Amino acid sequence: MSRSDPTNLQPFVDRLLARSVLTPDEIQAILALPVHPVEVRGQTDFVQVNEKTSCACFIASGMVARFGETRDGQRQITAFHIPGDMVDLNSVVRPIAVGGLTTLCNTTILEVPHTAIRALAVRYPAVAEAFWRDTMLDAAILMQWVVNVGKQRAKTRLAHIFCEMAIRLGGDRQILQEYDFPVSQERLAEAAGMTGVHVNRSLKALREEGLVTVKRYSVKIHDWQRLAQTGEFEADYLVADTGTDRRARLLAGD
Amino acid sequence: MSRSDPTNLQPFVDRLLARSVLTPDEIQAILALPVHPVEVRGQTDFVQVNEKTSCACFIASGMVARFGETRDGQRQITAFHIPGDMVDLNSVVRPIAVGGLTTLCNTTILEVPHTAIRALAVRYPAVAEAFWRDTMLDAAILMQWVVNVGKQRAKTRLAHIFCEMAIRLGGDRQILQEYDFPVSQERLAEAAGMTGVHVNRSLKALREEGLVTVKRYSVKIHDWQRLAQTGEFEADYLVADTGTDRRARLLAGD
DNA sequence: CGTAGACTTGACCTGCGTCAACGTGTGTGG
DNA sequence: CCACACACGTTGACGCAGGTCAAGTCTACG
Repeated sequence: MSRSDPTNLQPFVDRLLARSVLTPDEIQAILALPVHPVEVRGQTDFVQVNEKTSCACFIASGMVARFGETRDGQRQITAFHIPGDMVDLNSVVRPIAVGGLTTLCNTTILEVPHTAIRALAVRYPAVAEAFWRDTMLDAAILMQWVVNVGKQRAKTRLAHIFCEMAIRLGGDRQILQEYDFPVSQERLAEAAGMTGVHVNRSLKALREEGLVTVKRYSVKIHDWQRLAQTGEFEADYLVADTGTDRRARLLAGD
Repeated sequence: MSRSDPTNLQPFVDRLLARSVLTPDEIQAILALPVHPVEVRGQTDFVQVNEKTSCACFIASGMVARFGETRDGQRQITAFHIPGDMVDLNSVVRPIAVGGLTTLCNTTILEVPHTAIRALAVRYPAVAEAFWRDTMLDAAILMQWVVNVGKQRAKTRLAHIFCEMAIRLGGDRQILQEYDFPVSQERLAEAAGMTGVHVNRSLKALREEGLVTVKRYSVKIHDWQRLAQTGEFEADYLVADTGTDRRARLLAGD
């Protein structure tokens, strides 16, 4: 039951507490959710597009990508999910997967049945609110992703992704200057909406400009300021809701 | 209090009922929400990026776009909102606007205070769930938007947008072959992630191929089949949750 | 030590951007 | 009701970011 126990939901609670206020009772109830641990090898699609799901997936370790597909099978990654994320929490109210899910490396997932989550949300409105808010953060990240893919140049797109992950992996507070990122250039291309070849060239440019070095399993940021500048990265959308007043509880009526 | 009364929320209730089950009590409570009608002229930004909001905006008539901005002021539209939409419902749990909102034509908005919506969500968990589900549909549309902008060609992107709006304006059931769409080519470009000039050429091509005719204030679809084909449009993500089992109530615990 | 995947690089191509000119429709004021 | 203006739509010429194709090279792992 310690925090390092890979089969408990404490990291999820920590995540929620960063943006929502929960009572000890509520926290205990979340930690008491039934979980079913599953080990998934890397590069495995474990949820298909339009599949009906019956549980949410908590990432205990590893990394996961959500993606959509074009008719000819090309993929567009729409989100990266990291340890502590409850992927598919949205599926609780909308059980048809809006995109596929695939592992980027060996990943430990804790499956949590929708039924249990629903029961919890009914009993504790503040928990329901915390869940809803959590899915809204994902939506905010997604909106930024659209802007990034729709209106930016190649280097900017990539830089933005590295900045986003540096903040998220750092727990929204510290900015990690170096982190594991088990994503091939091909996958980066699927995320940034470009081709593998051009990702390669753009990474080379970013490296030669002294901004960031990307290897297959790691990102090392050399100059955060200029990287954020190049990526037109504003952290607001990720961290803007940590203020006290924004964690107001539904129960308080304000 | 009739359905055509432009200051009541009946269309919003209709929208919710398409995907959620609500009791007469719950419906009455929603209809009893306090609203403050506001007339907004076209081409007006009425919510700024990162602005803190204190109410959600129901669109009684008109049309609205959500957008993000790059540093040099270019805009990327991330969603179109139509009459019946509760724009910014997400802001109830996350009051920092994730994008700006601008009117595409003269629009009547009913402002609904967050406080009232929160109070309702606490009192009726099923209403909270319906709200949450509604925001998740927006998120699903947004995910599709990323795929469209990230991985498709110009004609495909535009065709996809016209298909999406045909379904949404038709109430998710009928497919409108002709509808009002008060969007300039410049705006379409901001939505599709391209330039106005190229939108113009692509629209010309779509017209010459007999797929669709787009004028400043209207879209006329000539061949739905081929338009959907060209736009790689699958309506699943918009309508997949109208089945009975997917409208199950939180209260039912399943 | 071999093999399969990922990374790199070069040469060339093209969809779309950019710039610029001109046509057209619509709303306003005289 | 007309005239003007301004915003929007249309079209052509040209450039470039990024795509495509293809040939290596590196590296992890059995």
